Amino acid sequence: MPQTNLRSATRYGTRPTMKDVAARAGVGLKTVSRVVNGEPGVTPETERRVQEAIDALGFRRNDSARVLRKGRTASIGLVLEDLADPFYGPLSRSVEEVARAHGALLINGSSAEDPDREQELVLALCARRVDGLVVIPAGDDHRYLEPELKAGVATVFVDRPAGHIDADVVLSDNFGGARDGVAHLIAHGHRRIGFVGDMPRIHTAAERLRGYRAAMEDAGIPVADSWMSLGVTDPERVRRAAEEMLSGPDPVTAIFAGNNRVTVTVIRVLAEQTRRVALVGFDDIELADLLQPGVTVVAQDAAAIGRTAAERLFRQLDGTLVTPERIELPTRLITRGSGELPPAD
Amino acid sequence: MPQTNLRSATRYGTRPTMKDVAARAGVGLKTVSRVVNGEPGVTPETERRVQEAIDALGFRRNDSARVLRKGRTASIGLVLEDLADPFYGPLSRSVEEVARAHGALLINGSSAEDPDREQELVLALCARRVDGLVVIPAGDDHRYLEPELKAGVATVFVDRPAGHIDADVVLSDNFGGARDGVAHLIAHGHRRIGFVGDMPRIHTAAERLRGYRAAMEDAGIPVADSWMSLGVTDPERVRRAAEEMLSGPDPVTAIFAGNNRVTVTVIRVLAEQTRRVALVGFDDIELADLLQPGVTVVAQDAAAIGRTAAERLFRQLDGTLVTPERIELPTRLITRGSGELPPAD
DNA sequence: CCCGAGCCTGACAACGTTGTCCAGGCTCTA
DNA sequence: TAGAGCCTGGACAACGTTGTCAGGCTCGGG
Repeated sequence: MPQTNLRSATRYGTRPTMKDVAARAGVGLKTVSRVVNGEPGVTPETERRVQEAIDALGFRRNDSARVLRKGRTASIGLVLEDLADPFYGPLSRSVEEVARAHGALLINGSSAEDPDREQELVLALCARRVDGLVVIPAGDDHRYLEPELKAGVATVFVDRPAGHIDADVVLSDNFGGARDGVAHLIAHGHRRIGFVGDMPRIHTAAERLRGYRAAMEDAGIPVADSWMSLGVTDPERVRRAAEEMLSGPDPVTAIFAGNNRVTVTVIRVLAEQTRRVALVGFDDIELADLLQPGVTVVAQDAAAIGRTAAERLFRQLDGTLVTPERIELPTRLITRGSGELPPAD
Repeated sequence: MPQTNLRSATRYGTRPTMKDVAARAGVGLKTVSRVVNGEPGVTPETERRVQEAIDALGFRRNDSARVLRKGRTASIGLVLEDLADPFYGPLSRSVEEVARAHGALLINGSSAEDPDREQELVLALCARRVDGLVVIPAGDDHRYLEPELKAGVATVFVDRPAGHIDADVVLSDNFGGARDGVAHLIAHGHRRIGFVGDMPRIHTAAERLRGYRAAMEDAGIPVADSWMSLGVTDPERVRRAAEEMLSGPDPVTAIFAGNNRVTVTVIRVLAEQTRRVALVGFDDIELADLLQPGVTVVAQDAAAIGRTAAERLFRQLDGTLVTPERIELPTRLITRGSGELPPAD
C-alpha cells in the first residue's frame, strides 16, 4: 500500500478547495475552475501545474457549491414503496439507467406505503433541489407538491395516479390485465372464480377488482361475495381467505390473485389441496415456470414502466413536454399451466 | 383542485428564498432562518407571520446552500452492483432503514459490475459530499478513495473486501458456507460433486470455490477438473457447463451452485434430467420451498449485512469507531430436499 | 517601432443559507 | 426613576463554486 503525500496539505476531516489548489499551483482561483471543468483558455503548461496540485491535494469539486451557483443538481429522486419488493428492482434499475444516460444521479427512498413518509421523503428531495421526481405514490393527496410543480420540478407518477393534482402518470393497464386474466380462466371452463386482492382504496387494487368484475359480467356470471377477499395483505390472512373460498358452501375452482405477494401465498395454499385449483396471478414471479404446474400470470413490464417514466421526466426537463398525460402500458398474459387447469368440482 | 396564490410571488421556475419570505413577512432574513429551523428566540406572533409567508410562497429551504454552510449533508451513498438482483433488495432496504433512523437520505446507483463505473459513481457521490459510503465493490483497486477517507468520508465495503486500502468490510462467511454446503452433500453420500461458479477473480467466487475444495479435501475426495466450471455467468453457458458435468465420462451426482443466478439455471437443467441429481445453491431464492424438490441452499442474510454495514458507517461518523475491521456474518444451511437426495449413478 | 487584435489570466460578485455579533426595547429591581 | 439584564431581531460575513469582465501579455502587420 503506497504512501501518499496528502498529510502535509490537508488536515484530517478538511477537504481542499479550489482556493487551496490555486495557491499550491500558483494560479488564480478561476483558472482552477477552468481546468476542473475543462473550459478552454488555459495553457497546457498551466493546466499541467493545476492538475498536479489537484492530484497532490486530492481535490474533489464540491458539488453543493456548484449546485448553489448553477441551479441544477443533475439528480432526480425516486420514491418507491418498498425496495425489497421484486417488482421495484427492475423498475428502479431502468430509471437509473435513463438517469445515467442523462448524466443524472438517482436519489431514492421508500415510503413503506406510508403517506406521511412519502410526503416527508418527497419534500426532503425537493429541499435537495432534485431536478425531477419519480414517485410511486403511497398517499392519495398530492397537493403538497403544487409549489414544487410551479417551481419547475419535473414529476412523473408511476403505478398509480397522483391525487388532486394534474401530473404525468405511467402505469400498467390494471383493469385490462385483470379482465384478460379472469377471462382466460373463464375460457377454460371456470365459473366460480375467487379474487384475492388488496384494499380497493389502492388504485391498482381497485382497477384489478374492476377488471375481475368486468370479466365476470361479460360472461354473465354472477359473483358471490364469498369469492372476494379485499384488503387482505399479510400472508396469514391471505392464507385464511383463500382456504375459506376453497372450502365454503360454494367453493371456487379457480383463483385470481391480485398481486405478486398474494400469488405466492396462494400457491402455498393450493399446494396443500388435494383438488386441483386453477390460478392466475397479477405480476410475474421468479421461477414461476419451474413450479408444478407453472404459474400463469398477468405480467407487468416493470422495466418499461420505469424507462417510460424516466424518459418523460427528462423530456419535461428539456421543455419538450408540457401537458401532463396518463400512459397505460399493456400487460401480457403468460400461460404456464396453472391458469389452464380445468375446473375440478 | 384549489387555486393557490403563488403566481403573484414566484415566477415559474424560480423558487422563493428566505429573503423573499422575510420581505413578505416584514422581518429580517435571519428571523426566517430561525423559524424554519425551529430555533428559539422568536415571538409567537412573529413566527406566525413568517409561517404564513412561507405557506403563501411555497417556500422550501434550499439544502444545497445549507450543506455548503454546515458541511454535513445528512446523506449517504450506496453503490451496488445491480439493482435488479434480488439479493440487493433487502440489503438496500436495510441500509435505508438505518439511514432513515439517523435522519440521512440514501443516494444510490449501480456499477453494473464495471470497475470504472463504480469509481465514477463513488467519486460523483463524494463530489456531492455524502457523509458516508456503502460500497459493494466491482473493482479490486480502491486507492482512488484515499483522499476521501482522509477527508473523513465514512466508508464500509460490503460483500467483498476493498482493494489496496484499509477499510471496513462486512461480508458473509463465503468460505465456511460453501464448505458446509458441500459437506452436506458429502454427508448424504455424494462423492462426485460439481461446482459451477463465477470467475475466481471475484472474491466471493474465489472463497466459495475454496470452501468447495476444502470440503472435498476434508473428505479425502480428489476433485476432477471436469467437475468445476468457473467464470461462467450467462445462463446459456451455465446450462452447457452443467450439462457437460452431468454427462461426461465421470458424471457428477450432485452440484453445488456458486450463486443465485447459477442456481436458477441449474434447477432448469436438472428438471430436464431423468436421473435425480442433488443440488445445493449459495444464496437463497424465492419460492425455493415450492419447487419439487425444494431447493436446499446456503442462505446469506442480506438484511443483516446491510444493517451491520450501515450501523458501522454511522458509528464511524459518530467517531465511536476508528480502526477498520472485517466482519464475517455466518450463513445458514436451509435444507429443503434437493440437497438431501441420495446419489443416483 | 508602434498599435491593435487576440489570447490568458485573475479579481470580484453572486448563489441561499447559517453563525456571530450587536443594537434596541423591554422588564424588573433598588 | 434610573440602571442592569434579558429577549428579540437584524446586519454581515462566510461556505466553495461559477459568470462577468477587465487587464496584461504576446504577436503580427503597418
